[in-house]
Parts: sequence; structure tokens; C-alpha cells
Amino acid sequence: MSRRHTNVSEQVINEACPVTEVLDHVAGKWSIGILVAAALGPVRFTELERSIEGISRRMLTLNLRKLERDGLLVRTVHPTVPPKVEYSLTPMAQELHTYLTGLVDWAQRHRTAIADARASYDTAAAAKSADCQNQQPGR
Amino acid sequence: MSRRHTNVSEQVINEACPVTEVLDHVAGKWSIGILVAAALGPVRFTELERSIEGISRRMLTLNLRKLERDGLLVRTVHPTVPPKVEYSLTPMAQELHTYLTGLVDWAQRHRTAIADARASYDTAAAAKSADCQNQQPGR
DNA sequence: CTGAATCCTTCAGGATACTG
DNA sequence: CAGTATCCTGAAGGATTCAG
Repeated sequence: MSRRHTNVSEQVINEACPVTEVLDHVAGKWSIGILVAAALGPVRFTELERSIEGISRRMLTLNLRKLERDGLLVRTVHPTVPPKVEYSLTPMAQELHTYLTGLVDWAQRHRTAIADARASYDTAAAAKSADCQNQQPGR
Repeated sequence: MSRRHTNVSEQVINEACPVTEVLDHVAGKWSIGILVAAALGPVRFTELERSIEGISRRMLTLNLRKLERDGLLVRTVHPTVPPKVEYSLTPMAQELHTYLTGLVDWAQRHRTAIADARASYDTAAAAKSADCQNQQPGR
């Protein structure tokens, strides 16, 4: 984020920047899914891989590393054979998780409203497009 | 999102999917910035363009359209010359905004902790890497 | 079982120029 | 002022394979 000296009148930007930081940890297509899945307790690698359904092994690993790096996940290796690795949320991440559920809650409550809005927006756009066709008779 | 019949034991996935939907509206690099900026009241196009600082005209337009389509923003065109267009949050989006601020708050509180975690993670990785070098003497 | 490495495709997003 | 159109690049992410 560009930082600079923020001489723009609105300090809105000051609030927006940390937001961008949040997203860096959370916005990944899978990050939230992982956090939610790991919130219930220690989870193994393959458990995650199956419960998220659609994630590739690569992406799971990448996101796991990222979240671990940010101090949101704890990775516990049991030096057994076969290997066993468990992931769990740090306190910090558990707190984040509560905020996340608020967001999820919001999404669920307004899901249909959003779908409606999209539908009407799209039909309106389609109608307008048809209009244009009328105004442009075959060359 | 794949939907299917969710025969996996964890229903975690059921909670995770709407989350993914939230992100689709919010996760864009700029979406949240726009929502925060527009939360204060009706904002004009160029105001947004300047207050966000770093966004391209194209991305601003794209995100604006997306948010409008999802019923989060209202676009009001004043048929004057020069043109004047104002954007404001819908009630639904205002509610979302409150949740967002919770997230922002979290980010601010833990920003340093996250930075620390990253630093130690990275140094640890570096140390380990050096270790490997020792174990692999020149061919 | 838990990854790391590699290759390849897609697309979000930036720069720029044009229009009503 | 408020966009739209076009071109282009980097990075995200999927598939597959190798390894401890």
C-alpha cells in the first residue's frame, strides 16, 4: 500500500488501508474456508483437503503456509509414521473467527436480496441493450 | 461453488460456502475501500477516484458496477451538464459496513502481532535453509 | 500421509486513449 | 465529469508428478 503523506482531505483512506491488510490474510479464495474448518479444533491435512472440497492440494498447502506465517494457524507435527500433522487456530485467529461468523451471518441473511438485486440489474441491462439494437437498424 | 450433496461428515463446508459468497462481493482489492469511502454519504466518481489513491479509473468503474449489481450501492445520475453521478450505500451495505469495521478493528489491534509472526517465521525459514546448505557440501 | 516442484492456463488489474 | 474500449502483464490457481 502506497502510504505517502495522505494530504487528501478525506481520511477515509486511513481506515481503508488496514482493511486491505486484513484482506491479504483473509481474502484468498480459500483462507476463510480453512479458518472456519480449523476453528472446531485440531484438524489434519487430509481432513481439510476433503472437507473443503474443491481445493487442490497445492492451494491448501500454500494457504496453510500463509496462515501459519501470519500467526493465525499453529502447525503441529507428530513425528510418527505415517506422518501426522495437525492445524489449529491461534487465539488471535479465534477472535478473527468470531468476526468472520458475523460476516457469514450477514451473507446468509441477505443472500436472497443480493440475488434479487443481481437479477433485476441484469434484466434491466438486457432491456437497455435491446433498446440499443432498435436504435441501430441493420447497417 | 460446487454444491453437491455434502455427504462429508463435517458440515463445516455448509458454513464456509456463504463465506465464499461474501468474499465475492467484498474480497476485491478495492471493494471494501469503496464501501468504506461511500459510507459517509453520497460520493461522486472523482471523489472516489482521488480518495482511494492508487485505483485506476477502470477498476473503480468495474467495482462500482459490481457493487451496484449486488444491491450494495445506489447510483444516482443528475442529468446536468457537466454530468454528476453520486454513489451511496444501501441499508444492506451499511449493515455490512458495521461488520467490516469490526474486521478493520481486529486488523489494527493485531497488526504488529502479525508482523512479528511473519518476521520470526521468515527468520526461522532462513535458518533452516542455511542448515540445509551445511548438509550439502559442495558436490 | 504430507507435502514440494513444475508446468500451464486464466484473469484480475494497470496504463492509456477515446467519447458523450 | 464520468465513463468505455483496448492492450498487456503478473500473479493466482489447477493438474500432475516426485519425495520424505
